[in-house]
Amino acid sequence: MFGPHRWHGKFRGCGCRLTLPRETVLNILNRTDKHLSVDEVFAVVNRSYPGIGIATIYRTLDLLSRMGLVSKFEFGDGKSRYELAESKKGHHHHLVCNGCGRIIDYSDFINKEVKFVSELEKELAEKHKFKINSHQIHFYGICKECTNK
Amino acid sequence: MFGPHRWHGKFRGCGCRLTLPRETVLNILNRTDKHLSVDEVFAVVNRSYPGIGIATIYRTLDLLSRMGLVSKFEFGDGKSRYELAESKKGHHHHLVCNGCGRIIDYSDFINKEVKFVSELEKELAEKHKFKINSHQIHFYGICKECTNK
DNA sequence: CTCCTTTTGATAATCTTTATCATTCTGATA
DNA sequence: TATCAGAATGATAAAGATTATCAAAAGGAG
Ligand SMILES: [Mn+2]
Ligand SMILES: [Mn+2]
Ligand SMILES: [Zn+2]
Ligand SMILES: [Zn+2]
Repeated sequence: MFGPHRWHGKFRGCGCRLTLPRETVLNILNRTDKHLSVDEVFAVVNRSYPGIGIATIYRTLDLLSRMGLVSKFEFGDGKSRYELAESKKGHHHHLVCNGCGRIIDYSDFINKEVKFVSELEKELAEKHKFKINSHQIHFYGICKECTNK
Repeated sequence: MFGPHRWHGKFRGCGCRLTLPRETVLNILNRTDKHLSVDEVFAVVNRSYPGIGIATIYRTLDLLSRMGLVSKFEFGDGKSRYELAESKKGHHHHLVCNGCGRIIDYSDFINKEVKFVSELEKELAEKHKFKINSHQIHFYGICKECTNK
């Protein structure tokens, strides 16, 4: 299912309502290609809907995260960052620059990676009796811009 | 180089001193097999050296982390956690339980993984002109204990 | 010993996130 | 349509973690 209406389904039957704040947050995450923090999401929401409070943004991102619609990351700058789980970017992993904090999404070699990871998941699940739901792969280092500087 | 004296070398020539608080923190991380938070490290230090303040623990862990002696993680419980980088555990990755927060180190299949990751690193470094220094691989899910409950 | 730099402890300040609680909204039901 | 219970919200207080400050202490070179 595509288009911005694909979320209605996920809310049906979970006892939660797809309210204006929730839909607004989803739309914002759907448009951006960045990894937004709570206050960044709040700032954008605030432009269109000054009545929506930041507590709702915290609660919404937490809910969407628990629902699996949104992925939560800690890249090391002290604030949580969020990204739509099934975005146009598709499945990908991250390069994190220790110099400037830049986050680079990559999905090169992703087929090879997905294949490798899913095999690994199967082996780990069996060996440790651990039911794996998701994974994150982060590479840390120095980006192109920080090298030339 | 092995044994608890292997750190002296790293400090020589970096302009930093291997002081009592720093050596104490290193020894604590060397002994434990857990991923300790700042306040957990502080609590242990405090038993033997009540004079050492928590600010020093923050500063020490940050320094050791920047020196590469210690690895810093955010597992999602709101506090940073630290582990000796070259410990007896060897290179490993993590399973993180969303139920109880338990962290499981694994190094099964690590040879296959290291081989795969180092190839991937090479390709990514070239393609994105990104100098990779380290990586983290986390699998999230439900642990054995949380399943039987 | 003297000077200069590094390190430290105490504590204030900042920043992010969570908890509270009264109010509003929604949808189901009669 | 009027009623009601649960869900959601906004404002704000509270909690927690981390960082900033600053004066004092410690270490090392000469
Ligand atoms: Mn991303
Ligand atoms: Mn570990
Ligand atoms: Zn950079
Ligand atoms: Zn568990």
